[in-house]
Amino acid sequence: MRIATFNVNSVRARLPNLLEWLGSAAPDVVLLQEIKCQDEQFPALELEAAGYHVAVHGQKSYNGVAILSRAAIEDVRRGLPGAESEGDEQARYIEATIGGIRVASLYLPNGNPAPGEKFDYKLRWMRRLIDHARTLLATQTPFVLGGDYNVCPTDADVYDPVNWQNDALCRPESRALFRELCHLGLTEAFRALHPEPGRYTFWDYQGGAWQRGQGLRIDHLLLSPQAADRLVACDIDKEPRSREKASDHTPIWVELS
DNA sequence: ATGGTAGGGGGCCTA
Repeated sequence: MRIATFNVNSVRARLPNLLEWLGSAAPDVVLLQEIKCQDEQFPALELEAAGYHVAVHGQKSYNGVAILSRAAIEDVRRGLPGAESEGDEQARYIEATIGGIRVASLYLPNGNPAPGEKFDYKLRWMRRLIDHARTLLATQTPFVLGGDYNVCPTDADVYDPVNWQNDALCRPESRALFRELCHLGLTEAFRALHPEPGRYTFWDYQGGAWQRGQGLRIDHLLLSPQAADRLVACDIDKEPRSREKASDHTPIWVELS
């Protein structure tokens, strides 16, 4: 089973590109972020016509996550635990079961500027994610937490680490919580299979970042032990970023046996 | 020091 994650930066603006990529890459499951629309605006008919079931957790204007799957989607959860008590109304998390695997599409807060309220929200959100991952691990079932983490785990994941060291994506606090999440027993699939630095999933629209190769690796797939046992391959698909009307992110995928 | 780009929505905010 091939599971991909793709921050599309508006699913409606990206629909032609997304449909073309689905046709060529043919993933079994796609975790979408930044769909930037409400549930009723999600292009479900077009994606169902392409052969996918859909589960959506949308929001007006900002954020929004979704799951596409060739097989049936069951037991959908929308939002991280603690959303109510935190007063968190941002649509950044959706989780469901597909073929016996629990999959989540997450859009972690950017957190800039740091320090500040937005950075505090990012760190709180990461702690909630860690708590939830602990709960999922206790089930001892295979699961995949994929999405836009808005964290460059190490300097090898940044084109210019010195200039980015105080950015919320690279700050020590962000990296420490990302490590804490991994150290619960999760496998960061790309880095587990690819030691080389300079492999990115995001290139800013500004300043010709794509053409200059100035990227960041911020989209990740974290596997539970039972999923990691089935890890066959993982890679970044750079092709969609080269297109006209591209998202500023490109997909990354894992193949599980 | 500034503005560079893209998207949504509505006359700025987020990234």
